[in-house]
Amino acid sequence: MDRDIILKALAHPVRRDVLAWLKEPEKHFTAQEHPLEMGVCASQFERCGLAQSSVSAHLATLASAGLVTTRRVGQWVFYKRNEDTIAAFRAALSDL
Amino acid sequence: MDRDIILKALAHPVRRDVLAWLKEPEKHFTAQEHPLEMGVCASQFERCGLAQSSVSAHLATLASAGLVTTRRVGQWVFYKRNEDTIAAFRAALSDL
DNA sequence: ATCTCTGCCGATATATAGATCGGGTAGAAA
DNA sequence: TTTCTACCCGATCTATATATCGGCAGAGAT
Repeated sequence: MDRDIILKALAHPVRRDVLAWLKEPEKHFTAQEHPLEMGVCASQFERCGLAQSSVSAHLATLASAGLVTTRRVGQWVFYKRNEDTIAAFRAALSDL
Repeated sequence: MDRDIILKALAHPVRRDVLAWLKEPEKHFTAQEHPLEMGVCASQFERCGLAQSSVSAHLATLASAGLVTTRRVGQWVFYKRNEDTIAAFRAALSDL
């Protein structure tokens, strides 16, 4: 849990949107071939309107900050919020 | 439902094994990343000991005879028994 | 004005399951 | 013996989601 890296990751509206959408996947994403319990497929986030390569970069930023977990299944990568890191980050914020 | 094509398809022990295994997938296949309800992933049938290309050909034979259904999900193809065709074939056998 | 940082994009690279191809072999039929 | 068929295999091709690359643009800082 690196607070600085997390803050950088949160310093972009698209990445904050991604985290928000992941709170209630069924509300924000269209049906995918895989059950939502596997996570949300990376391509779903292209709903933000950015190109695939840009979305991929944002997701990588979130993942390397530990804010989301990833699970690769074949050609897909499924994303979930990482509530543990998020909680730890919130706790660390109290040192501000 | 083409009886002749079905008979040809059944004229090989590996293909009959495949149909038998599909009766009880959970008994004959190792865990796969996808739920069994999606069907059994093609590569699972390599347990018969044949090369991937040979297995692929056998599965294609079964599929084109209508004995199994296929569902492609990304890079995978999932197989299930096609009980409808099998029942129709059994019925047609009474004309022998 | 220039430097740096961040983000954007299109293009290309990567990885992988399955399909197809080319060639070889064994058995049955002629 | 020759021919035909079904089968086998390794090698190559295809398709597709995601990752990475190279270049460009705007915002701040100096």
